[in-house]
Amino acid sequence: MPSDRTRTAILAAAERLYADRGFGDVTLRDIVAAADVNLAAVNYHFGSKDELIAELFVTRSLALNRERLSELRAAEEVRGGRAPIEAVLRALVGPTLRGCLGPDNQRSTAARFMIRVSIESVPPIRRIRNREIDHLRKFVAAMARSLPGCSDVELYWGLHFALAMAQQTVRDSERLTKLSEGKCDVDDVDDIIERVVSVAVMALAGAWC
Amino acid sequence: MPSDRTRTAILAAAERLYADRGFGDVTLRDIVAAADVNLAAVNYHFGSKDELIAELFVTRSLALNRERLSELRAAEEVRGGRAPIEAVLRALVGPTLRGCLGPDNQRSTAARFMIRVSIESVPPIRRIRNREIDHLRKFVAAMARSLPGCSDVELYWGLHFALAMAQQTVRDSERLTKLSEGKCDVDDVDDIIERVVSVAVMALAGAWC
DNA sequence: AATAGTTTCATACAAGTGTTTGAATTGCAA
DNA sequence: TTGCAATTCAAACACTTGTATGAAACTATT
Repeated sequence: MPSDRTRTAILAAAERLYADRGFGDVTLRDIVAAADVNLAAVNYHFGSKDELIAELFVTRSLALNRERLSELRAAEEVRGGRAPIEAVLRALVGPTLRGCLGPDNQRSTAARFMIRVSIESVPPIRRIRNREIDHLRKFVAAMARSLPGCSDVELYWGLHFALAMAQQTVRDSERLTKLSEGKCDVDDVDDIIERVVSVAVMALAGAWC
Repeated sequence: MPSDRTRTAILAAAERLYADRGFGDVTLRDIVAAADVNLAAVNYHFGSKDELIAELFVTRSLALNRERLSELRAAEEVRGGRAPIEAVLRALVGPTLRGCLGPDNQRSTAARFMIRVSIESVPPIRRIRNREIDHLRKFVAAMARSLPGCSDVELYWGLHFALAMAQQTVRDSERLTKLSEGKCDVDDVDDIIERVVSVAVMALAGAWC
């Protein structure tokens, strides 16, 4: 039953356009043109523009969280519930960095869309975004298992800084490239992940955990 | 000659509204209502909405750069051109953090406006923003003076991560507060500055400069 | 083949946007 | 005071936005 061909076409076009150009200057007419469907189709299938955005967001949000958690679980299984802190942080920042950086052809629209969300934070999304906190708490817990002596406050700051470095590297990779005249290779994703993780680990260790 | 009372009222109102609510959902009518002037005044005094935003940005941008550089120069004068790396980084991230965090009454609209700029990056601003690179290069140079043996690439990454942590802390201070249930005090600006600076220093040192 | 339910389509609508206009008002020099 | 330029103002303009409508086309069950 290809009855929802239109639905998926809209979702795909919207995600790509939002990821590329942001929520601010993408209109419904842009989306339906890219999806090659009628203007009224969006309201027919999703109810409203905001509900379309919300559906896009919850779908991708769940997928990202699942990917992070599966990486985390894989790392913890190796040593029976106590992964090295590096592995925990890699599970946290890896999926986003891998999806947003690197050669064009392997960047995922989904990851770029999520970054856009974190940049613009449009009303329909802001209402849902609270669940992110619960998700991050799982990582704080995993970090606590890795570093039993570390105080909560330092764990929070460590996680916060790790996310900050990852996110900002994606957001401002262009500036970093220009500033360094290409000497900082933002396409070497593995190197970036290791940099972010190792700095975050130093932050945690340096705080006398 | 209070002939440009209207001009400055518009600038002040626009800066405050943009800082509070972002470029996306602040209209000219909001601005003129807050400034208590006529709608046509914006176009009369600035030519267009975009030129108003641009003027706001260049003014604040120059002021921020000046503040950073004066802190830097003050730090370098103490030891004749070779400030400790901590002082250089403090001059880089201090002004923004001090202006954006801390008790409400001492947050500057100007700093919050600049953060908004860094978040939303609206077209009229994107065209000007290249000059930022030149400004940051001065800090790379100062960092190189502080750490003569350090390679350029590591300096770029260190500066990038320092800015990332500072900026993201301002952007997402609310999330950090919620996540930590208030245990991370985002009003203690000096503590935050020291955290950011010390992590950045560890990043530079850990890279075997 | 006929019908009922679903989906598509062209079109229109109401609301909001930045900008323009031309007349009214103001401030100041002669 | 008079005259002239600068400024203010209400109103309207042209355009874009998301949404609603009702007829047409399609799909699948009977």
